[in-house]
Amino acid sequence: MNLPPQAAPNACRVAVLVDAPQHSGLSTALDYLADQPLPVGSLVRVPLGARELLGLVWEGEAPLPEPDAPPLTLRPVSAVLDAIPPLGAAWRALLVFAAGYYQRAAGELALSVLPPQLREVSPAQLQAKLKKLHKARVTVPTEATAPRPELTAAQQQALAPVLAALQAGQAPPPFLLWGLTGSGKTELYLRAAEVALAQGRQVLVLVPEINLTPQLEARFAQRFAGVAMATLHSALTPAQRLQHWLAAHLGHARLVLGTRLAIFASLPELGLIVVDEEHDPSYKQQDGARYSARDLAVYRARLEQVPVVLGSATPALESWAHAQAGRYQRLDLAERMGGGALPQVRLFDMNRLPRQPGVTTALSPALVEALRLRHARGEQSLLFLNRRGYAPVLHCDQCNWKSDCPHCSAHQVFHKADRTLRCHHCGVSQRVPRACPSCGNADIAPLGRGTEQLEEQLEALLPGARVARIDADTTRLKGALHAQLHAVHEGEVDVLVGTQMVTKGHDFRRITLVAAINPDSALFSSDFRAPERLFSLLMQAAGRAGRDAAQAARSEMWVQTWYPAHAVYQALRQHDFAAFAQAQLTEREAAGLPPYAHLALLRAEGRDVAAVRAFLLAAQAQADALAQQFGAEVLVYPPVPLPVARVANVERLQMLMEAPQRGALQRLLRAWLPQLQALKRQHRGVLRWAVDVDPLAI
DNA sequence: CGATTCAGCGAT
DNA sequence: TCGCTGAATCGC
Repeated sequence: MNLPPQAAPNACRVAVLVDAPQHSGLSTALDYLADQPLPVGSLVRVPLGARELLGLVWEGEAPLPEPDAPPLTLRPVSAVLDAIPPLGAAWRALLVFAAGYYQRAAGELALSVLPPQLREVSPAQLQAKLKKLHKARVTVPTEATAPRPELTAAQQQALAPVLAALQAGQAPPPFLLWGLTGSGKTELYLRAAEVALAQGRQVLVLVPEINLTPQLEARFAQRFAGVAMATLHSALTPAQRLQHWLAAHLGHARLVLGTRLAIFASLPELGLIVVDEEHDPSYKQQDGARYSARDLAVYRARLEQVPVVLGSATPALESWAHAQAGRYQRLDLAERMGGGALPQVRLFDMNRLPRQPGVTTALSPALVEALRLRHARGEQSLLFLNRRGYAPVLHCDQCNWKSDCPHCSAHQVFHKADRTLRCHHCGVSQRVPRACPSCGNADIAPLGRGTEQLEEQLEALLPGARVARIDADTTRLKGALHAQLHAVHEGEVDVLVGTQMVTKGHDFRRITLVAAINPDSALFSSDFRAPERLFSLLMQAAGRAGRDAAQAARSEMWVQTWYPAHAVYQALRQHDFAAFAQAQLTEREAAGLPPYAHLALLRAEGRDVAAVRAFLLAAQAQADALAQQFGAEVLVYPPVPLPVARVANVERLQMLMEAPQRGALQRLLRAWLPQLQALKRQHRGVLRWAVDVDPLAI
């Protein structure tokens, strides 16, 4: 070891991961001096340049003798956060895998999944937090545990293999719990959790959205009175997030509930992982390290030899294919609790409406009539339109001006409530012009419709009905969503209008009619996953109706469409996910798409399209050369602009890589990324680039 | 990433 | 000649 002469005689060298992106050239651990050996996984504070930052002690490389090199003067570790135990081997293994698989520096990933506040605390502050945590620990609520409902025969059958796996204490294949909305999946999660908790293990439950944590939290809290729970999601305050993370890490919290970032929670006694709504796209992180929390859950479960349950009414086709191949074990919950039927799906053919030039309504007369009928009967209806605002664009029919965003290749959306034009991509907002900015025509008109307009039309068409709207605009304020959902539950709303926000998980008891107003646009998306997503969205929306068994029989789901014969709608009409999945998988196999091929994207951004394209073309040449060199079957497609090519005056292009084998793609990426870093330096116009492994949309 | 350094042109 | 601004470079 080359130690500076003034070093203490027993000083030793420790490798430390710090937060530095891979293109910084500091992608591996840095070496520091410590007074004594520090256990791997310890959190430390280290100096780097003029800063002091949080670091994670890592497996050090063998010390190099470097006989002739000038003696490397290592800087000492500034502080050791030894009040908390080091991060465990399983957690570190998960991190190593994720960093390698998603092509990020381990330090960057580690620091991005640890609670942000850890970066700022001194050992003394951490000590204080721990004291507070220990105090809070004795005040776990201890109301009586809610009685467990009897399991149906189907539930018992589905649960048995999970319980067997928990008892056996070894790694079973992942379970894919395929259960309709309202079929009692949550009860199975509760039963499995009960067993794991009784075994003295920790349980991790992932949900796709923050909005869904409170209700699930309430369900678990009711059942497991006296069991310490912690939630982990990005809406927590920094202090809360650190407290909850610490509670999990110290083993105080036995039940951890959270969104995708919770997959990286430190859980020293993990015994079970549940991923609810496993098909949900929110499980894929969309910036920074683009990991899939669902896929990492499967990896982590295998690593730690614990069962993992993936639950969904419409599983991701990847998961479905795994189950068919026998790699996952499928558990079916085919019937709704209490014998409730799924709503009858009615496809309303918009072509049958008489064409009235100039007059457009999103609402067919038949639908309005159906809404009127529900209202008269005192039942609730839900209208689903996946587009917020009043109209997606303003238009001048004299000069053909459109409300284009000056900074993005997208239209500015007309919001009538506050008379603004807003770009949903870059966020710019301006007042609605009184006349056409291009030709002065005073008669500029909204084109198409969003939820605001739908709400307005419903109020006009259904006098006396109480119409409410739930979308990102009406729920901006904290607690607003909860208050609005409460109003629906209390029967203060007759017709609810909403974006996909309302289709997820909320248990509306009195809704007997769900209508999708204009879902067709998803059919023509260039994204190969669009049909899968649409099916799942509509199935989920359908699941909002008839959750009360007494009303289930007369519950309906309406789909207004110009393409009633489309396979997605036909499968939906039959409630036949299995047939739909099979058809989609057949198409995917023929087209060489996931799960039959593995994809990665290289995205690049810059002010100038040509510069970005030149970079990607040079990158393509590099990749092709590497593929040749490895003899790897990796196909690199030419760069193309993203569907929204320009956002906030930045041009965005991407390039697709496709390989029949995961390993081939991984090897190529590993060899390629360092070359790309060098390449970027030669291409000045490129602001940023990033690799997305297993992208959701291409 | 963020702190520091250095090149380049504009004002005094 | 001083001085501000943006690109390049380093950091164990």
